[in-house]
Amino acid sequence: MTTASEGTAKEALIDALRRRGGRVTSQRLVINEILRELGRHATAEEIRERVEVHLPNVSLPTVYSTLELFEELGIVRSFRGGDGVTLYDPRTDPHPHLICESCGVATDLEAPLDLAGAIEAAKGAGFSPRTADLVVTGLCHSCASQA
Amino acid sequence: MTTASEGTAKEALIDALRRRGGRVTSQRLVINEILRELGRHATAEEIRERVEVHLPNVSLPTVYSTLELFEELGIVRSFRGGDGVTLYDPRTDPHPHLICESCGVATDLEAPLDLAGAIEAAKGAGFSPRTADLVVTGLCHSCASQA
DNA sequence: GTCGCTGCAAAGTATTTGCATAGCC
DNA sequence: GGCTATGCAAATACTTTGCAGCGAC
Repeated sequence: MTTASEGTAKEALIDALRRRGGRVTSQRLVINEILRELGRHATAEEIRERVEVHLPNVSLPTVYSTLELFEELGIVRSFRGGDGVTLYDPRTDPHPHLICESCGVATDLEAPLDLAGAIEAAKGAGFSPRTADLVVTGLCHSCASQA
Repeated sequence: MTTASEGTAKEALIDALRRRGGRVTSQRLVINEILRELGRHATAEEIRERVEVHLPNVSLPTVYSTLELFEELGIVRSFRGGDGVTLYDPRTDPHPHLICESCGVATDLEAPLDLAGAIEAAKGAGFSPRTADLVVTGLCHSCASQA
């Protein structure tokens, strides 16, 4: 299945790479495709496993460097999960995350969020903010039930 | 120098340990003292170095397990700094952090912060929140100047 | 005297780096 | 053909774990 949005995302990546003087490689195209297909955050290892299906022998260092590049291009955001593992998110709009202390699972929280005040305060403190993330830590529904 | 607040913090720790059935050891007392003295977040290694002055041969695993215990007791909060290193903070009230992407330094941001909405939204989503943290990522003043 | 805490050593794991090769431009 | 990106392997660094001895209670 190839949706219109996937096609658009692909063109956008190619344009961004060209503008940067970077190369359009199959690894980058597939990793981007996987991220759009997933539509949620994932670990580097998880992404590599899914890439494997479409394109064998993609190394983890390549996945890391590609995701770092995507983050610079602004098409991916990264944050640290509960167990300290880095998660990569195709959603680039700021949204709060819930992190379970027991099972480590991170989920999105759909809630209106006003980070403008904190960003302004940061600027006032001489800091140059790029992004702001809100993380709520606690127990997810299933872990809380088991306790 | 031994202030009244340090004395209070010491008594509070001893009480909390007793209630828990835990033991009052010199390592625990000194680590608590160092944290109150510092008054700001620090890494496990940094804490160990400072503890060394008062009490030699304290191992890093002991520092980690003590800080984990303190977190359970609610007298310390931990969070991940920019480079993925865990920071331990004697301030237990929620307050935003600024993390520099270039030098990795984490600083407190003194700003009024309304996390109640997000916490309520998390509850509404079936999540049991314990704490919420806001992290603003970007460049600190000195790193932004150098760029 | 008992049982938890500590110190030491070693393991575990996510991520980064170096270098030779392959492949995009 | 030049130069970037990739793959492989190894290194790095933080944190956790196992186990024997010490010390609080």
